[in-house]
Amino acid sequence: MTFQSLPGFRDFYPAEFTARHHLVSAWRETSRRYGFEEYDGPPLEPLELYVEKSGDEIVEQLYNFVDKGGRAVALRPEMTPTLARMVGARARSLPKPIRWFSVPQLFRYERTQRGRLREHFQWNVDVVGEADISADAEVLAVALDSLAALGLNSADVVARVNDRRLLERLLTTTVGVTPERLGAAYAAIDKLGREGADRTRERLVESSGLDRGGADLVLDLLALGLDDLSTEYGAHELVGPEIERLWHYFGLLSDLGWAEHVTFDPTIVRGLAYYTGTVFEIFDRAGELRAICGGGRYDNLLAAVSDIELPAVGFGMGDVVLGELLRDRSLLPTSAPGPDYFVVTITAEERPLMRRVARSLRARGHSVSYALRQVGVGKQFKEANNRGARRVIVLGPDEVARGVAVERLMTTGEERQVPLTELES
RNA sequence: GUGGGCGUAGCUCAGGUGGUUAGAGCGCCAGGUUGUGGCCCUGGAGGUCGCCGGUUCAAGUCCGGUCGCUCACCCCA
Repeated sequence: MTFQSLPGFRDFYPAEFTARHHLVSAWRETSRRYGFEEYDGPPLEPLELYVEKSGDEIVEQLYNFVDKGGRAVALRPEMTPTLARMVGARARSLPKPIRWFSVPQLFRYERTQRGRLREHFQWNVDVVGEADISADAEVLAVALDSLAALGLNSADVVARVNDRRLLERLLTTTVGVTPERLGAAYAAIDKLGREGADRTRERLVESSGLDRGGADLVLDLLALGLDDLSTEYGAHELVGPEIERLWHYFGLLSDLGWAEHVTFDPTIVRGLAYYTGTVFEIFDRAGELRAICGGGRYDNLLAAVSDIELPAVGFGMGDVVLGELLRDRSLLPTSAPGPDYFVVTITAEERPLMRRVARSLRARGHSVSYALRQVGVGKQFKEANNRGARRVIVLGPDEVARGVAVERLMTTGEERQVPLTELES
């Protein structure tokens, strides 16, 4: 009987685990540099936690089932509802703004394709309790900085940013979309990049209550840059302030060092229903892959899953698409670093000494390996080499009799004698 | 859920029009080498050719189904 992993689930052999660890380490280290604290929650949650805020359709893509206690449960498809619940439960005692991050394993039940499996690890960073746009800038900055830490700069990736508040004002005041049709308009606009102008125009007419002229007006608006919008609507009583806020946002990001990484893109809407303000997605510049990262402001979600009202902004960055991009650029390690020392014995007589030397070096924090069975010296050196050991300690009868060992640097082959007292203490 | 492509060794892949005992490179193990790795040489292990059925004297090869992988769509973390 043989088995293989379930569809969409991955085995992490040491080579793959090393790559994954490389990503997660960069995420943690970047989180630390920005002053975020790590948290985690349960991988299994009540189904209602997701149905409540996203609608019944999402159940189709959830990894859900009924447990033995008759509870409808789901493997978490995203972290934000869990975060909202956790924060909501203790919101009154937590110092604000809350700066938290997590690296949960998330699950979805859907057919796999490039960049989308049934399971992935996703870095989540959120600021809760601060409505000011500076929180939005901080969150996007930490996302971009993690990519820089992994070797991806502004020539490799770009953050496309938008603000639903601006889009809403433009659509309702200048085009005349009614508030209840906004969601449908967002959905159509979100597809513009994939489906093209003609199909989007059709969708807008079908679903957003617009006539052909109105749909064309929307498409014209979506082609404008932020400075064009300023020229045309900067003085508009309702639209102007939204444009101003975005300019401020770009200014903050520039101060933080990310001016080259960000661009305004009014077609970025994001699929999740709970976003209320800025939204962004980070893409590879070549445009070969799906979004590496997506996020935005969700000021109403906490109220929906707790009795607390707090504004929040955050993002999720998955390991799958990012891993593909880094692999394409040869930016992923393929093997873990080898041991600091590999101890070789010439005869079996030295093996007790070998164990004492290993114990001593390990006690000092070094990583040490050796052949588990006495084999030929050449074979021991082969093993040391295969494991990527940096130094080999050779224990032979002649040297041991003189109270020394030979230490060989594997990169250069250079050897020197070291007193056993130094290795055995 | 819909459609296309692909399933041969641990990995990457060869195996015209069906024909005897299914191969290569890499990797792994052993030896050449009982005081020194990488390079080289020799040998070895490892396959129900994804699975089931059909056609045929004969199927890795043709046909059907199924499972899996993959790409795209739907949708989107």
